[in-house]
Amino acid sequence: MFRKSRAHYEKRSQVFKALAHPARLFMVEQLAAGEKCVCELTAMLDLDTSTVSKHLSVLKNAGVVSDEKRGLLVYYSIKMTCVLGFSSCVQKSLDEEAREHLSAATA
Amino acid sequence: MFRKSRAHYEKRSQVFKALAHPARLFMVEQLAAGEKCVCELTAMLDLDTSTVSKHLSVLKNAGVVSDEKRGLLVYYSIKMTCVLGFSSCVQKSLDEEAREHLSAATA
DNA sequence: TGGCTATTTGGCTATATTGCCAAATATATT
DNA sequence: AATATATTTGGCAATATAGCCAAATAGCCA
Repeated sequence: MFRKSRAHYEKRSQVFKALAHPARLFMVEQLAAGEKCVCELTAMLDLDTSTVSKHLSVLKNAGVVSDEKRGLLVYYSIKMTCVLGFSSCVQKSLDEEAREHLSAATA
Repeated sequence: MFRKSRAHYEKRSQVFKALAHPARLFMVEQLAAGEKCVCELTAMLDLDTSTVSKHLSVLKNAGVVSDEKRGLLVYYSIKMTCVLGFSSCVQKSLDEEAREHLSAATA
């Protein structure tokens, strides 16, 4: 049942793996507002440029973002636009859970 | 900018990390059809029971599923229902990308 | 209680990921 | 061509993850 379609799940899980890091999630949300170069993202992230570059290539390989070189700069932008909804959905669920814990504690 | 809200991103990325494994993604999709016990999921997955149990606890800690013990069995079910939409969105994007590659090759 | 079944936990090894530094590459400018 | 800047790549050490087995735990039934 799982064996047969494993490759399918493998590929889809790639996308989640790409989002499964705080810095990458942050970058995706920043890119939601529009394309940014590596240097801009690096400035926001307090990480080495090489680290940021590698994170971006993970997102790119998963198909989440795309890149375009213009002059010296490489601009990244969201390609898989539907992932933008994920984070808010997750946030909503986490908030809900937090509220439940709170009311359970107060009760 | 990122430093301040790092904890937030950390928590949200937990959820994606939970989905970032083929077996766990598979389980989530199976649970979409209704609750299942560990033994049912194990039967589908060709993995050791202990491995399946650990995968489920990852999903549970991330808030994606919840569990309920009834007699000897522990039934897991989807808690963060909105994640069910993720997979289809991702699939659609991947299909689109595949189509593009195909037409690019044919052109 | 003792035995049976389902699940979880501990512990181990193999593998993957993260982040830095240094070096390579690419493009623009002088 | 030489220099400067932006980005990527290679390589390393530290840490995290995945899988199995064995052992512990929990609930049922005789």
